[in-house]
Amino acid sequence: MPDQPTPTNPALEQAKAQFIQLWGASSANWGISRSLAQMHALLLVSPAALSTEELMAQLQISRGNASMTVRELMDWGLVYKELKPGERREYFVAEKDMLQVTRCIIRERKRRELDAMKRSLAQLAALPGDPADPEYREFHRVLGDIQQLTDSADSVLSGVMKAEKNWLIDKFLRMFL
Amino acid sequence: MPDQPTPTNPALEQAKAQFIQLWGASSANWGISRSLAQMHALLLVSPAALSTEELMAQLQISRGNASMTVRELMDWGLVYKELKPGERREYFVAEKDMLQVTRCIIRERKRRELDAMKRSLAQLAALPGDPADPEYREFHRVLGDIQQLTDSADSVLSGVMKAEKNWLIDKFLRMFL
DNA sequence: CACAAGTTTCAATAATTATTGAAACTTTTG
DNA sequence: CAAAAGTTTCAATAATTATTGAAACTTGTG
Repeated sequence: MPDQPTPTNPALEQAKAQFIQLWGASSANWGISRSLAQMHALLLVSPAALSTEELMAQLQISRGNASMTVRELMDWGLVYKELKPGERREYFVAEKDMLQVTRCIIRERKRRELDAMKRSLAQLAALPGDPADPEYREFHRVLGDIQQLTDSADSVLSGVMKAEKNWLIDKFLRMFL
Repeated sequence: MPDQPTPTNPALEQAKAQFIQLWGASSANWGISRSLAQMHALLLVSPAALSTEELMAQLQISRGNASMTVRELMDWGLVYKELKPGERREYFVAEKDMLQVTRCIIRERKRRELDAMKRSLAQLAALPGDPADPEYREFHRVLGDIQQLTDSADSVLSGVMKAEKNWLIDKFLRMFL
């Protein structure tokens, strides 16, 4: 059973820790748990696959938390299990291609949030009412405007998901700069 | 002091309540408080300006909460104060143009999150190290890739903020469909 | 200028959400 | 198949975040 073969460059370790910190701090803005964000950051900057033990140690979290969090990352498609031959223990690697990472996140959030929202809005908009009533008209106008917005968002996100590596950035830069 | 002049259509009121509910429920996904989302929804679907009292009553929240939440909405630029002549009380109206609303939200979130993130990433990337060390190389590659992503996001968001009413939707639809 | 009407603040508290840890479960191995 | 190694689950608890409500403050009024 070989120990960490890392030369443990202290400055680098500190920079990584800062990065994990930074990623963890912005978790609150995106409605995900701190552990999830931190574990993702850790796996992103680790060249080698990490075991549950290592995740627990590096992030200072419990086994239970590590187990649930790594599974959630796999659900998002952001992390893969890696079985080493002759090893009982499971190891985990992050998807490293950031375009792919972006696609995963967009796909999941679109499915969980945007699609659900669109369904609910459609249901609300189907409600009949007196078109002479200003309250009713206002309500329907707002609903319609929001639906336009969600539809646009849907188009954009679907487009991004299908996009090729450079196509996307090229188009965007051409479009906005 | 005139009472509510509303004919209070019960079906409509229920639909509005559902909308407020829906909006409030998705607050968790975006890192904002439920009160903030609900109050925004309420003001969006109200044709008339509402007083603090009315906000409190409709959302069933305390005066303190109402006061802080309405202020936060004004900080975002999503709600305006409306002073009625001869009235002491303050009234509040939402920005109703959804493109404008989108711009406000993008502007603020970009400022608070993206810009801050870019600064931190740049700082981390400036860290010197041994280019032969694979750990160091991996770390720098990830940082670089993320910076590319944040830069693209920046371009896109800046573009959206400047966009004209139909220009945006047209372009997007043309681009992605 | 004293009072009334309205607004803001913020420490205390409630509600929510994340995390732990131990027990149950699963899989591998001698 | 018993023990060992590893993983998952979930009720209990900790940590965090949102909300309340009462006191302080501000502004307009007779």
